Amino acid sequence: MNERLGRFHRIFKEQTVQDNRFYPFEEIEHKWQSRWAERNLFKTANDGKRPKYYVLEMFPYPSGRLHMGHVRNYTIGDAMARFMRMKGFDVIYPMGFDAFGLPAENAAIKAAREQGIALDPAAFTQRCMDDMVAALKRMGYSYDWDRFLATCYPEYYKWNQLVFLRMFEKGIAYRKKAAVNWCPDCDTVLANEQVIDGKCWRHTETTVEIRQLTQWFFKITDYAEELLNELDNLTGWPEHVRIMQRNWIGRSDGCLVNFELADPRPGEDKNLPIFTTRPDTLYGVTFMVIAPEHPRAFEMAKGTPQESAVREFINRVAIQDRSVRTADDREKEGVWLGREAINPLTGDRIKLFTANFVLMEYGTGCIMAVPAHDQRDFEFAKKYNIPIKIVIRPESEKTISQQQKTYIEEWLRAGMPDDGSGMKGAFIEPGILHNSGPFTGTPSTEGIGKIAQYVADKKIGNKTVQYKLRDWLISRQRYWGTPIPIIYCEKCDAVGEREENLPVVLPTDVSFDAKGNPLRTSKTFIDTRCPKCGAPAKRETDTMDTFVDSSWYFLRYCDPKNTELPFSPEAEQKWMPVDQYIGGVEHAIMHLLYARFYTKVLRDLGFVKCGEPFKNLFTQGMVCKEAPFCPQCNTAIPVNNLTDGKCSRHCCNVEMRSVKMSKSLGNTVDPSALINKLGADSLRLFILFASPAEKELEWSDQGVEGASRFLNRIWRYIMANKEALREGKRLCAQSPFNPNENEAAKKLHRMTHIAIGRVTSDISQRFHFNTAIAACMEFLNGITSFEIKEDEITKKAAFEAVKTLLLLLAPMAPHLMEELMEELGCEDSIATQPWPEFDAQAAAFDEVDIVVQVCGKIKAHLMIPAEADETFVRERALADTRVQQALGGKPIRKAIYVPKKLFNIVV
RNA sequence: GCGGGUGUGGCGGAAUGGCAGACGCGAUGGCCUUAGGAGCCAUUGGGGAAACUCGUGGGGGUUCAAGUCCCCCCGCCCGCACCA
Repeated sequence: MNERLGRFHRIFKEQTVQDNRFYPFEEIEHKWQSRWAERNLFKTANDGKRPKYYVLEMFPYPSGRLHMGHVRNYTIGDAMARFMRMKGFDVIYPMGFDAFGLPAENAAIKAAREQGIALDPAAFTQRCMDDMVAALKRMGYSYDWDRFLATCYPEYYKWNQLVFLRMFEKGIAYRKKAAVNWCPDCDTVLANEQVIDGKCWRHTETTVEIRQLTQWFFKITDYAEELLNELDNLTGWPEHVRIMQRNWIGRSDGCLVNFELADPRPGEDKNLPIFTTRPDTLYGVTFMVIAPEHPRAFEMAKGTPQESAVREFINRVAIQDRSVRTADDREKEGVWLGREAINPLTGDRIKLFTANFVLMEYGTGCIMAVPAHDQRDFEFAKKYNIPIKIVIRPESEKTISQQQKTYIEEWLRAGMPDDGSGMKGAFIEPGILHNSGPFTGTPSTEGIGKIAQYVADKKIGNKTVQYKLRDWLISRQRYWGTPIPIIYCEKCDAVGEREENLPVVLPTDVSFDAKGNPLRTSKTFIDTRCPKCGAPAKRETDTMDTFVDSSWYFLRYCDPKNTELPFSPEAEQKWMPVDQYIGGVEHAIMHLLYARFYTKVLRDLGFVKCGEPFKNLFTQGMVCKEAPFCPQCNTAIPVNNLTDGKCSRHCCNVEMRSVKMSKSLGNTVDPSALINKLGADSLRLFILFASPAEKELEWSDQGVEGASRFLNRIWRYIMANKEALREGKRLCAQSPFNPNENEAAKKLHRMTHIAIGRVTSDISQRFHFNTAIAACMEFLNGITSFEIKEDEITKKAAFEAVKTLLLLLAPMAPHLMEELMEELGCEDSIATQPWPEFDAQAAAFDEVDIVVQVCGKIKAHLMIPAEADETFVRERALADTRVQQALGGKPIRKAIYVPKKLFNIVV
């Protein structure tokens, strides 16, 4: 009985679902995706008559599955591309894959080690790409698939190699010895992102070492100044991204000063150059510090009683992982080298230390230390009993900040003794120079320039600029990347491969079973001949960082099939720069900085004209969903780390918090399941509606259903009124629609233009699809409450409104809008139709609602003709009984009239 | 520590200095139904019977008028972090 009832319900439900709830999205979406493909509708138009517009999304790594973050990114881009096409631009909107990288190689290693089978990263990657392309197509994105590229194809990475060779010739690509992360178990270098808490990602017990290795670098520091300066012109970029880049480049103006080693040994270099931004404190230098990994640190200590202490210290500290060494609670420690130096301005002898807080990579790897006026130096001096020497005194108590005061209160009370006694911290603020030879009495802010000049005049230093930015290490001891086209010859050293021999193709005869770089196991790859002298030689087995691949793919899209050049100058000049780049803020520094750098290099090599690749940048927010959050771990935790609903580690209660969707937390939602359930249009619409595009998006299953309901309401309305609407279309074709013939039609016409105005400005000025969709929802409510009668005028009005609604929603929910447009009897694809023109007059109200306030409190609403003047409004307002009551006969002191909005009476 | 962002109903979020809470979700009541996880209608910030009143993280200020502008403080999020 129950079973029969259940079956009955099911059958019935299916029917009603079809009739009532869901429009046939599957059928419709499939139909239009096929049509777009058949007609190659989104092939980049290039008649040259219309302005170009380049929409680009950050291309994905082919993981094989599309996740919600992709969907959000690409839905924003697609809506923009479709909108701009309708606005009359020649839109170029390409897609491809950032296809080199570790996961494919790791899959091959895993297959080889665990199952003993061979897995080809190329085939593996290709399968993943095929799956993702299918998923992208199911979302209905309007890419020009003819421009598809994948960075792992030799026809793409060939150009990485060509550009590398040209950079090599100009010295922009070079080799140097550098400190890198090294895993002794893997027998290879690791990328920074592969080091987790100082351990290897593959061997969680293995501490990563720092090793000195010879690696390939790109000389991005040569471009530091330009990369910094041009940021000011990138007004189409979010301010916070520009700030991040500025900080990353980290320009600081200062001066190089040469200190000299006291009692130099025969043949020993006595120069000890330092960099400082505070030449005004030079008279206060009481010691110096050299970085432990500085090659001279141990050299100088040799033969002194300190030698063994220094050796012990360097061995311990120089090997430490950077994350350990620079942890925020890291105490400063160091050791005297047993040597002294001379302060060039005072002639004082000062001790020379090595210490963990001085970095080899910045400045000269050696510093002057002024404990009185630098907090770090102060801490170190206190710990090791080094003298403090005051050379700046505060101008007056008033000029000292509250924070600074807490450190130096006692010192001030003691009358500012020169040895800094009483100081709890350094005095780092501006003041008056003290004990500074001829500069005593000068304001320290002026002293900076004056002493720098003095030092320069005495030829012991000069003004310079330092950057935090370091050269880009591009070597990777990995298989799945672009081979670096270099050949090592015993006689000729590192020689570039001949350009006509490019690409240097990745060999397939490699073993993923062995340790180290699989490329080294190839029997065909390594041995070759020197391009210069013809002697037997060996190929470089390092591959390029995959950020190289993604530093110019937007240029290749302009001319993706070119076999002679990476891209033709004509194509580059036609399409570049990218007008709208869209992606996640996680790429704010690395990718965006590298791409800017690479573009400038290509310009200097004569490949491109443009110097900045991305005119406008939009960073979309993350997609978030609730996950258990442990207050003690202070982080979200995966569901399977819960025991009886409590955090397994702390046994404490968890709260639910919205955090970024991630596979590891298990709070993801699979887009393809949603496409199956509600269709791509519903998913697209929800993701655009749920929040402004730049902000975080809180996932809501009910929200998607809401979006789906809205689309269904449009569909049902049009299906129910199809004949009348088609009739309206015919009538409009016969004679123009004049909304003024009928009050209701005029109202609907006004709503139509209000919607056009709102949607257009929301999309084009602010990327606020959420409010654009809200406007469409309101518009639909207006349409459904409009009564279509048997007369011509209401049918025309309804048709105009409905057609406009479809056009406005076409960028966001394209499949259904296409279908419904066809149902109305329109033959052209909606994607090629012009965006509706906004008519401000039609959108204007004849009568407006004026709020009447007495002392800022609302007392009445008045419907007033829009063109009414203040006198008229005042008269009507004062005639209102509630207003009179509120005034209570008191004299009017003032009245403010905001046309068409408000009238405020002050008594 | 430094830099940036952010804080508005039960929830996501709207508001060129001018009616706070558009639009949606959820909830409540009703209609339609053999049925409802469909659809339609209505209500939905708090307090109050009502007139009214209180409400945009907290405290001051400017203004006829402040979520919005200025000053101080607090919470959360994201970068960077011994950069000499």
